[in-house]
Amino acid sequence: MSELDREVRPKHFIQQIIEQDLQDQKHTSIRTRFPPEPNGYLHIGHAKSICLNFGLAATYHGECHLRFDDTNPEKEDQSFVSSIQEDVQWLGFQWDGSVRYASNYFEQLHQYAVDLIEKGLAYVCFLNAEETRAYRGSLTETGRSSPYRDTAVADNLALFEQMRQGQFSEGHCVLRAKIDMASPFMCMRDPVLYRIRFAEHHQTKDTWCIYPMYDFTHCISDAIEQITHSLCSLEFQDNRRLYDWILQNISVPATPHQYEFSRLNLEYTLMSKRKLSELVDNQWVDGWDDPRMPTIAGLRRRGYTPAAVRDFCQRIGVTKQENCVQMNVLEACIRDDLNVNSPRAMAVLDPVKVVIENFTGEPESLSAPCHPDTPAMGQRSLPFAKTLWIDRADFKEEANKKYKRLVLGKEVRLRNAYVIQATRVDKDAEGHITCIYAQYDPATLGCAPTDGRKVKGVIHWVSAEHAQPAEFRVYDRLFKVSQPDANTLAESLNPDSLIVKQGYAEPSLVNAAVGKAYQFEREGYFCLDKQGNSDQLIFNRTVALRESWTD
RNA sequence: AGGGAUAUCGCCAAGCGGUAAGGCAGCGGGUUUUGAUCUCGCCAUUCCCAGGUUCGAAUCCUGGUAUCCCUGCCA
Repeated sequence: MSELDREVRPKHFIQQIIEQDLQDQKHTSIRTRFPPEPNGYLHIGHAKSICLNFGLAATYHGECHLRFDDTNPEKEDQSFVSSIQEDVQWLGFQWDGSVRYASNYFEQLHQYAVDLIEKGLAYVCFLNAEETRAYRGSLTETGRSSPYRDTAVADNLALFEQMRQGQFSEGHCVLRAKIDMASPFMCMRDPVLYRIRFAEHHQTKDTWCIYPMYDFTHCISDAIEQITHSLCSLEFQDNRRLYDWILQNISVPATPHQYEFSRLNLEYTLMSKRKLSELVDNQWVDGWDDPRMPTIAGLRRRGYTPAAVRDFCQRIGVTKQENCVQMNVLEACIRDDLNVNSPRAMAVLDPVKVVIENFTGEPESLSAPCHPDTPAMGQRSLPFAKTLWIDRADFKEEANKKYKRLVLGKEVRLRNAYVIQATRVDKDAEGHITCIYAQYDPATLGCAPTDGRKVKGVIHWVSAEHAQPAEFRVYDRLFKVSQPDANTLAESLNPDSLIVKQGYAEPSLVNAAVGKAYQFEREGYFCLDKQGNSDQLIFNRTVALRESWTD
């Protein structure tokens, strides 16, 4: 882990609980787990949970398991179990022991269900889904007992075995816990423990036709793995009563405890797998790893580093408060990382030609530092010649004195090169500038003009004959509104979330590796996209530089 | 009288009875061959509201208010 991970923050409530437990000798060491369901790609909200669980294990010298909560075969897939493992490792974490699956415990889970039946605490219920809902009552009315609630233990045992043997059709019956139909916690009104699904499971194939529900599976899996602190999000607060009830009524080797924290919300994006897949399915984005997506894969392709994502998770904290974090926090994290770690280069995204009329003879090879503050990062060579590209926004025929770039008749510094003065321009029929003519001062390489002239502006450039044509993908927020409404996603999409520009990159960039970050000076941080090739470089803008001027 | 949670700066977030940390954003000054970085300074007499206890309350008590979650054979 890098420097960024070491920043000290006050201890959050879960760390306080753990330290108390350790001090009270409730545990001699801790064990956490990250329990994704393999039904989608991981996003930055998961990163918060991953950093929390693995981070806790690391700071208290405990362990953290990776366990797939794979109890719903119809929605899950092996491809997701693979991508999830990649993403966790990319973030810089390694689970203890082998990858676990709740499905590893199906046999034990089944036995615990039998135990519950034998204790008279579970029964096979033949009410259908609608009837079950009606019998459950409402938030303000108690529920009614299922007519199957008092079936004899021996009958329930036989019926449950028939369920397992595939003798009932899907939906014909379920196994339910016998708890309390009048409980103010809806999840305690005889919750379903097992349902029938003739679906092939990505791990257990066709071994089972009954699958355990989350509430039954999760607590028992935690107990089997001897998890000490089982962390989940706020919406499971009520479910904690069921978590505890199940563990109290069976004989398991440990009693884990569940603690809830608030999930991450980020402005101008979404954090729900369902809504994210809607974006993908409707092709509103390029796929799960579209650089505009808040998925780990999207952030990675965008140019975010694991250290920056970890830093972000550190900065946002862990509490039980509902929250919506501003994008600028995430951006500050990646800028902090890339500012010190990325080499500098020059690229012109919106090119206009400049001809240095008094530059004669062969092109020169200039040398420029890869990082202004870190000489150890070395130098790169920069060809300088008579014809250059600069950015259109860096030239004006006239401007007020706040404008610190090239103005007709005035001087500007070409970054890492000479001072030039604009003398005249060519325009096309519509009046657009097609070429800027300039004079350069050969005595200004690496030093200020000797006569004391002050040149306040500095602009970037590339040599036209040496530069590499390149495509630049400039990204912005995915949605126009800070908290998009799930029902009107299409209307709130930002039409300018991707702007493609064709320009030129300095020649050293032909050797850029996919994903490696560069700072294109005065433009922002960019990395090469996987879609390009040596003929067509494609760069994704990770984030712009902070810009703090007003014209 | 359903239940479970949460309310501290624009956004995160410390604070745990001794007189409001920090980060991001913002605003001013300095340095600068990136309008970046770096650097210096400013940025809650007040903690959802109202009472109460106390020498002393964001922290304790009482009563309100607001917001989120819970009636899948999803997780």
